[in-house]
Amino acid sequence: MKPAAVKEKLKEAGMKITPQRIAVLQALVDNHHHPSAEELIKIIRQIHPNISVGTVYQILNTLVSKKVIGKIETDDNVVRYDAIIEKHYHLYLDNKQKILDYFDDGLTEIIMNYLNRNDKLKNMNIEDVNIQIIGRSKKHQGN
Amino acid sequence: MKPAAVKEKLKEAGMKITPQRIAVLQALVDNHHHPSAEELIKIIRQIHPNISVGTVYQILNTLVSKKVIGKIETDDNVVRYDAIIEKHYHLYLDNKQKILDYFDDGLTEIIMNYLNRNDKLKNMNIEDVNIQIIGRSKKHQGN
DNA sequence: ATATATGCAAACTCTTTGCATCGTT
DNA sequence: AACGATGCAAAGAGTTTGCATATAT
Repeated sequence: MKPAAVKEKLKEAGMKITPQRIAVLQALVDNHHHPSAEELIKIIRQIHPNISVGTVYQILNTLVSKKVIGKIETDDNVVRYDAIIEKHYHLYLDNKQKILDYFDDGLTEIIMNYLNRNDKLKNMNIEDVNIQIIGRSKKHQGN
Repeated sequence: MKPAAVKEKLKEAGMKITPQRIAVLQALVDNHHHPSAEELIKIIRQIHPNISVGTVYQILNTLVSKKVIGKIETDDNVVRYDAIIEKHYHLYLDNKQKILDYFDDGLTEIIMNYLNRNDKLKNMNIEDVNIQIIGRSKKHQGN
């Protein structure tokens, strides 16, 4: 993604445009592998060797709170980030080594309809559903 | 749950029966609120004031690896534990302050059938699906 | 000019590890 | 008696915080 577009995203979020923020957001947008903060820092330091860990965390938190980016919770207890904020799910492949995006509004609808008809849940308003699909690639299938 | 039953679970898992292990498992089994390690330590220390943090973590890890208990990943980046290992989902209520169990094999089946028919996923073997249902209690509904 | 972001280091939380001691089988 | 579990303290990740300095608007 072009730097100009990255800047535009920051501007839309009402954030001041700084080189660090551009670098963080750019790194995330260009890496579709749902990097952790640590991975992002490595990537960003290739260009901004002096950026500090605290700054990156702070920028990421700000971006999340402004809904410019998303957070994914994985079960290795490390927070990962996601440049895509449209509703989508994640495929955890091959012992969760690979995390792929999975867009499927139809699935959301089916689940929502099902849940909303469920008497067991009539005491709650369902706001959202998250799904993790765990599996294994069919090619080079180990084990 | 009675201590005898707790011991039985440990025995079935092939674990040595120690007072600490009984205490940890008992505390988890009796607290259906998906406690974190820290919360468990507090509970356990009411009876075993001297149990060490490291021991509790180690016992929890052993229990998880022997599939006596389960782990839940939450997005506060704290691991929570679950005495129930049968397949079930979680309802995150009221800003995720409350986590309730939700059993629904029908839902699992619907999703699995749907996913298995999906061409986009034909390159993977789907092994499991996890769902988090996020919502709000209808009573005392704030905001 | 003002408000806000950054850099840095230190602090904090949660979890793991190493090793001597102790308890279960 | 042998093996494995515990206690303790220290180390280790990952993340947050505080404050002086620098930068964007």
